[in-house]
Amino acid sequence: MSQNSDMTTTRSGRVTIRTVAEHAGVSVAAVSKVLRNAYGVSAALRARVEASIATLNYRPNAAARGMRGQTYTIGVLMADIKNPFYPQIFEGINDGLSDTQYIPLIGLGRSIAAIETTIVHAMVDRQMDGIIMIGQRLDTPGLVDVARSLPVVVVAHHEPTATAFDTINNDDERGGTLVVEHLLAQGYKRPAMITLSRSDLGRVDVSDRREAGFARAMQAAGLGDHIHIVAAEAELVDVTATVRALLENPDPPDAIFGWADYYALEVLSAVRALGLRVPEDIGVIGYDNSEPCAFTQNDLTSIDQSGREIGRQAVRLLLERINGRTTAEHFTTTPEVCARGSTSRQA
Amino acid sequence: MSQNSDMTTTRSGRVTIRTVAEHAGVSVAAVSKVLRNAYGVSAALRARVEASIATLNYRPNAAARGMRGQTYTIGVLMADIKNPFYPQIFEGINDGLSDTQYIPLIGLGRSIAAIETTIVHAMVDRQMDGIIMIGQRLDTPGLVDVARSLPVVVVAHHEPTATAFDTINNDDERGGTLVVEHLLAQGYKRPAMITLSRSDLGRVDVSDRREAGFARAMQAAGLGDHIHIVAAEAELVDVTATVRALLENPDPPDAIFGWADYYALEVLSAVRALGLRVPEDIGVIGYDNSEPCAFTQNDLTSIDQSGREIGRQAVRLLLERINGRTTAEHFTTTPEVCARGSTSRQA
DNA sequence: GCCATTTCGTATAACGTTATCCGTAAACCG
DNA sequence: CGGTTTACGGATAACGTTATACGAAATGGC
Repeated sequence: MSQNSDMTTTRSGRVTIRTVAEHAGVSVAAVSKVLRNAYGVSAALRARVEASIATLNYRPNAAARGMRGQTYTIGVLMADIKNPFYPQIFEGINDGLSDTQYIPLIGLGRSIAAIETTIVHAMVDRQMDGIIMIGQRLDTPGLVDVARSLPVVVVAHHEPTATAFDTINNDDERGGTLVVEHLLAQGYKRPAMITLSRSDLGRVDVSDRREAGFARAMQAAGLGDHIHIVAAEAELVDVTATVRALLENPDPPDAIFGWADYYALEVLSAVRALGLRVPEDIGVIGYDNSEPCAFTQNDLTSIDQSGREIGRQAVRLLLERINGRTTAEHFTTTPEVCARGSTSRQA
Repeated sequence: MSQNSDMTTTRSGRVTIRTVAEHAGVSVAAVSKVLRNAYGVSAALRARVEASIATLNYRPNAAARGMRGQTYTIGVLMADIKNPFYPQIFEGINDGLSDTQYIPLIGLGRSIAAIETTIVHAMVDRQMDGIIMIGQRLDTPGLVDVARSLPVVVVAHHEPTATAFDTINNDDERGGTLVVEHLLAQGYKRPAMITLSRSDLGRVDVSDRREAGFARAMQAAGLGDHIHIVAAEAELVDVTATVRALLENPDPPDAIFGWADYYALEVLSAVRALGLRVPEDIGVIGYDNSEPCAFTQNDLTSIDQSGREIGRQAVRLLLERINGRTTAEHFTTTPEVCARGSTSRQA
């Protein structure tokens, strides 16, 4: 024995890799190899070490791991916690991570670029292995800067030429088109759209694309002279006011497309508060097909963009990058109409 | 100089405390002292170091910090992301943390004890400085076990005798009583309550207390023979079915109290789907006064329990524990009725 | 049977901080 | 002035892992 026996017990209470090594009668290096599934361990040694780990209830210190290797932590930057679409994506992230030893930890950016920067830096400083950003407001230089330090996958941000990070989106332009096609098929003649105000800090290119698709489809349907796309701030009171203004127009719409469900749900609310019936007097359609759409009271038609699948793909791409891929990949899902009562004028 | 000049530049690209020390012409220890606001730095040295930090854009490596000192990370275990009450608490947490260098990171427990255990362990392994648990399902031994490794504050779990951790609650029993008093004052005669099913894994003592307060107030009002408290699973379809069954009773209620807003909102939905008018035919009241209560379409009366204040207090208690307090503190907020249209029968 | 591989296990130098201990110089005190 | 504090700054041993380098033993090829 090269070590004195008085060195064999660790000073602090906590069980460390050293404790395990001594308990199993092997070297620290051997235990580390087992933990990392590294090359050079016999089945017998592996079994012995794993038995010791189990009896001692050992869990590796992730902070210490971070100093040399991985922390097995995935940072998830979420723009806000209230958007009902995000939980769906997170479920997909959990799916993708379920067979791994990675743990996802969420930071809330509150849709403010400065806060998001702080949080993302915090994630980098904590030596996380990668970051998935959902609905973030950072600008491209900021993204590239972060992507220099660790693998980054960005959800809901269109930048197909980016090389420093991967992106995942649904085809938002196609989605905007689907909205118009669905509404017209249901017999509505004058669809309007409520979109995110640009005065809201940072760009949200997702809404831009939906607008483009909406406009293009209107044009194609010969309604080019009746394209009403109005912007509202993300606060719900402003959505209500905007709906009201829209309906008091000389040429009021008979259907309203909210660029995202959390807008559309308030549109629903505002329309009903004005005494109008949905879907008879006016149709309402959202985007994301998030959980509240299915609530009895809402029964909101929405465009499904497979949020859960988006989450799963985000994990796949991130793990690929963690394992060495350096070229960018940009994944797109196909949107589909999920028809419900709020647009069922046909019957 | 005791160090060779070829050692002065760090090998890796990253700026470390060493880089800063060399740039400022001081020792590593001095920089560390500045970072920690430790004793033994003159104003001049501090200024010099801070200047170097700024020009080099240095940020300390939290993983490395965790090996000896703090990580300046607060873990927030959130039971689920869909409960609209939780964002409110989180806002309070942000308030409390805003002037500090602590960063809150959220783990989602999905209301499953095994997952929560995994996440909490992950937080401990990452050397977080403390954990705030919101609506957790862990049992007391599990909580005590975690609290042995780091400071813990538990929100929405009644255990006033706990010594290993702090708790923060509102007076749920009083809240249940307020519900009955409010409904009776509005002219309703037969309130019923829908509560969380016990078959749901883990205990949620919060709902128990609300039930107790509800029952006691009914008793006090001479309605002891008409106490209807029925349980539903957390899935919304089950809430709908339960509401339906309740209303098809021989002695149907004229008001329904959902133990939490996310239940009450679906009660609202289910009641309206049955063709009943709110508040005329039936009153509906929730608990938490979360954001959706105020939406035009919901206009839901609810019991406010100051979620934001709860979050702020949670941070206060946690930081106190981090700074050395070892005795337990149990904080309680007072609930208040926030009356809205869903119970305004008087008019 | 001898040399070249391959397999398996170990020793140990990092990784970037913190906190303790120590030395020096300035300030204070009678 | 001599002696004692006090204030300030630096050297350095941890902290718990990982990953490299290396030695020993087993295996293979002819």
